[in-house]
Amino acid sequence: MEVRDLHPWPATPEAALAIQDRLRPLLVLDEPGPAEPRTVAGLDVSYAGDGGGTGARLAAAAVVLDATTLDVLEESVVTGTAAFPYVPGLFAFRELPALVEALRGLETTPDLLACDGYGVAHPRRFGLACHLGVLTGLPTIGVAKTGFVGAYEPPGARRGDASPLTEGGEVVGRVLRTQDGVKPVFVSVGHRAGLDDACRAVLDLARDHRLPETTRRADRLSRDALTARPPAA
DNA sequence: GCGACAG
DNA sequence: ATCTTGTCGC
Repeated sequence: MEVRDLHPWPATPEAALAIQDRLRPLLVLDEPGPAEPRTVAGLDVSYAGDGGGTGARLAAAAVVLDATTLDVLEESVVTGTAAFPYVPGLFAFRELPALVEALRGLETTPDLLACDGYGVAHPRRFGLACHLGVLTGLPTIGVAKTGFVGAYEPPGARRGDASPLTEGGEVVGRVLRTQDGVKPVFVSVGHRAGLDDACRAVLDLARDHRLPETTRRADRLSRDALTARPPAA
């Protein structure tokens, strides 16, 4: 699929912040849906060694699933290095170049992109899912495994139970229980998506497990790619 | 000032 | 994210 060229990559947190400020106005947050995506791509990155610095070896994967059957339709994986150190709030700058490369390797243009992390539930309302939405123009959502920003009440114990994730009086996402009795996941919209449809999609994708099948597939693919032959002269 | 802090 | 043993459950 096509992905817009990346802006010059920031070398400092200050430069990264400036880019988020510049791109945020391009976000489209008044669209509902996608109501019935036929294809959904899951994105994830795995690392080797070095935990949080720049230059760590990594593998980024994009896996397209049939949203109804959860069958894998297409896979794309690339290896590379971390483009930025891990800084909460600037997480996207670490993985975006590799993820974009993985997306460009897809023949398919998915109806929805499911990212590992947050969308607007972010200190400056511009998490990874938002950034990827602006770069691709596609509807994106963020699904995170742990909390980051916002307050919430624990959702009910059954699959489908949810409670709002709020910050400063506004709802920035939803804490969603995807299976009975498991820890909930944190869903937030990224670009051109509505929270209700986002949660519907996550619930459909998390039919058999706590995490969406998209995330699980991308995680496995990226991890396997890293385990395989490291270099490739 | 002191924690907390997506992956 | 990744480093790690054993252990409980389907």
